[in-house]
Amino acid sequence: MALKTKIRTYSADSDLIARRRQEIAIAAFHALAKKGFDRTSVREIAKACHMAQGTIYYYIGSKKDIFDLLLTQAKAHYEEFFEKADAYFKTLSPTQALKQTIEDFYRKLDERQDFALFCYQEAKNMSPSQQKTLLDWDRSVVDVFRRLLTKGCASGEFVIADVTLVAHHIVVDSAMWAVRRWFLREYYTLEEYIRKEVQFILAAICRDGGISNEG
Amino acid sequence: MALKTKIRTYSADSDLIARRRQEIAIAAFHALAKKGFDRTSVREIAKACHMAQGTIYYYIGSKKDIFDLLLTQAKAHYEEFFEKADAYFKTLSPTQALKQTIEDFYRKLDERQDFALFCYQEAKNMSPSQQKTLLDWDRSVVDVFRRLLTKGCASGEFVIADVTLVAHHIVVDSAMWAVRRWFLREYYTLEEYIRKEVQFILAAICRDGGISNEG
Amino acid sequence: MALKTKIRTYSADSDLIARRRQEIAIAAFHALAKKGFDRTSVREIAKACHMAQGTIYYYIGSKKDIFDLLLTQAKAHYEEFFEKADAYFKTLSPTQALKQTIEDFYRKLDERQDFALFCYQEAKNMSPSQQKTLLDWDRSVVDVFRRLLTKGCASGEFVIADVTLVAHHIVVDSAMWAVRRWFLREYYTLEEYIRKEVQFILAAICRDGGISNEG
Amino acid sequence: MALKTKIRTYSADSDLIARRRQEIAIAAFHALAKKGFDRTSVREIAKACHMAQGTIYYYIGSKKDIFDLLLTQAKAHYEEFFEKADAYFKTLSPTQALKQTIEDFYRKLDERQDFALFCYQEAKNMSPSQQKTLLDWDRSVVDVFRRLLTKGCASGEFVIADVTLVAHHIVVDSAMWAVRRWFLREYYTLEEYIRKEVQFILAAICRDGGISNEG
DNA sequence: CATGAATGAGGTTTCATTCAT
DNA sequence: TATGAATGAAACCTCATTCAT
Repeated sequence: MALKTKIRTYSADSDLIARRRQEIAIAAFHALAKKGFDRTSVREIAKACHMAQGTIYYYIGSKKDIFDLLLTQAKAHYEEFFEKADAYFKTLSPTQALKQTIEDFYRKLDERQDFALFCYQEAKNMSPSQQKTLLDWDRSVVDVFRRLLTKGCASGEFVIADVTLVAHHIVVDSAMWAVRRWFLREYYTLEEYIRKEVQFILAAICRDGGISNEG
Repeated sequence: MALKTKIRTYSADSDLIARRRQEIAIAAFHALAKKGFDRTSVREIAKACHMAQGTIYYYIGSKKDIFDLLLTQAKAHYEEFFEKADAYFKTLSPTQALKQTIEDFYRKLDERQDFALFCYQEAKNMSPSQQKTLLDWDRSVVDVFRRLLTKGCASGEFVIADVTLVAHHIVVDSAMWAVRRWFLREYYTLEEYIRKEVQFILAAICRDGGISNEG
Repeated sequence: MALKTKIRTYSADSDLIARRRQEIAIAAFHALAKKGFDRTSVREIAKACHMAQGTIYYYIGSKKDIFDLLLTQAKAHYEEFFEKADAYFKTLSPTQALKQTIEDFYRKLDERQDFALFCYQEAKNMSPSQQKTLLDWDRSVVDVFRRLLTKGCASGEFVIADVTLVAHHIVVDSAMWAVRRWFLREYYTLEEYIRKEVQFILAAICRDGGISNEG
Repeated sequence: MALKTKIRTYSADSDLIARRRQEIAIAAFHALAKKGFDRTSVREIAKACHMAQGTIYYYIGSKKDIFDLLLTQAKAHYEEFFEKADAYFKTLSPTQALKQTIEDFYRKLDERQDFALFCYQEAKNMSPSQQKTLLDWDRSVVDVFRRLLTKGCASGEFVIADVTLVAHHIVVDSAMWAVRRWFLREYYTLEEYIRKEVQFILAAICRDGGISNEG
């Protein structure tokens, strides 16, 4: 799932480029998250990066390449999640693995909730290849949960009419935490939300309504 | 829930204005949905409205007032839903009312799924008062489901740990139909999706896992 | 030899467009001739046209479309020459026709000598299609002279080893008047230059060295 | 005819500087010829010189000083021509000397035809002192031919109404080989072109129409 | 001597808005 | 009312030049 797009550069020092691009990804997002991509000028982005307007073009070819920097960074952020999810799948019971995986994913997402929101809002403004990157990533996450649910059904722990749909629900509900924070944050902490979400999902898919896993 | 915002206008004939604004709302959205608000010029919007660029300014004070026109129109679209939901609440059993209300809401949303998506993407670009309009509307919808779920819990039909959260889930899952159509449309028709969604929700909240309501 | 390129416009009033473009062609060239295409900003061009920077983009799609306006105008300027050259060819003796055609062409070129020079300098900066327009026009002029020289050879008035080359010489020498004015203008008026040029060419191609045509 | 312009430099080792400047002149022109002076960035020029962007500024004070390097180099290229032309003048008959001098000059120009073209196109972008260098050089060449033609008239071999004008014609026609190569190269080799040019000039200026020199 | 990252002025172009008609 | 030409601010981007290393 590596980003293949080559971004134009004036430098040959790939170490510096990597470092600066990371800096840009962080600082630029800070600026972009506030007003959105189109309403944030390159001048503002550069200022947020403590660079002159021209300097940023040393490391990107055009404004929209910034999307690529952000996506690359995001991918790195979730790498750990995919590894741990795989470990849970192999070592835990489906129910326990599902609980752990949801917890991990929701916490990871919470750490970058602004970015999650940003992607929902800006996907339309991305290039086709950037959109594909996003969709591929999404599919990967859904697949993690689908595999887990399928295993649980096979073992008889879960009873699910449509595994794929439930997997999507789990992912969508994580986005809900970012998209609806205007409401949720008033009433729940992240950990509370996770607990309730796990409860809700298990209630829907466990043979016993998830009762045996409460508490 | 009438729009409080007074849009500047040069016209005195308020009937004509109302009519024209409705026309604009429809045609403008056609143009806006493709590329988003910021990337659609007033020239393009005017052309979609079959108007001269200057003419549109008789009906709006500035480009961002178009959001108001869209929101007004959207509210009108859902008026029927609120009326019928109220009727279901009064005449049907909680389970039946929930099924009917979900069906009605999802269908209504499907008719304006582009607009739902548009709101998710553009909310950040709206004025505070426009955002409030959007949130108020959202709260109203959540409340419809909350009232229903609460009643069902009282009657013993539902067993729900957190009524508000489930209400949000129902609303979010409707948005899922719009936001994830890139995936869902490949596998489901609207009616199939609604059926599975009802099934999923009932499985989570019904004492008997929704079994008595299947089919 | 019509320019086929369609230039983007925001207006539908083709009369106004034609009028404004002609104005732009005249005023823009005034600005462009001084410093060349690349060193004249659109801001300067617009000012020379008594327009705001943005206004000029109502009538052109990009800065380089200005080349097209200039070429169109130049073409119109030489139309009369082609007509008269044709008349000379049909009614006069080759020697007389050649004298008249050279006179007419050199005078026409003199009226637009800045533009001739401009084309020599800017051809490289033009688009391929613009360059083709220029070359096609050049070929047409060469052909006018080639046809005349060929006729003169057939009638025995001229003795020419390579008709095409002489035709090119005649055209190049007209450019010489524009390109070398820093020198020529010091010593010759246009009419003197034309007289001497005719003399020089006739000396090179007439059986009697052009003696019978002197004076 | 040494360059008067003092180019700012940070270096004291004037030998190295001279060497490097020559290298730059060659390599830089390679880059400049393609797109012209204004459309070739210092970055591109430096790359063509296998130098870092900053290094080139040890040898020039600003981008436009590159014109000086090119002019210096070009003058060196033609030095041999001036020497041989002088020898021809002193040892050969005017007609033979003219033939030889034209041949030598056209061949020299052919070797740097891209540069000749470049000068026509970029003269306007040069500084006044650079333009003067160019004009002085041009005048020197014209003078070479003027002296020769004058001698031939005195000896009775040539009959020329205006010696200066014919000298200019000879020079302009050499440029024609560079400027009109899009056409000429299709039909002539350099040597053919030279032969025909000599023939054409002699036909125009020799008492016998150049017949005695053909073959 | 040599490097190349950094700068910011200035280039072209777009676009929301106004206003004479 | 309706029009659409005109405006100029501000957007993205390039590039000659400098300077710390």
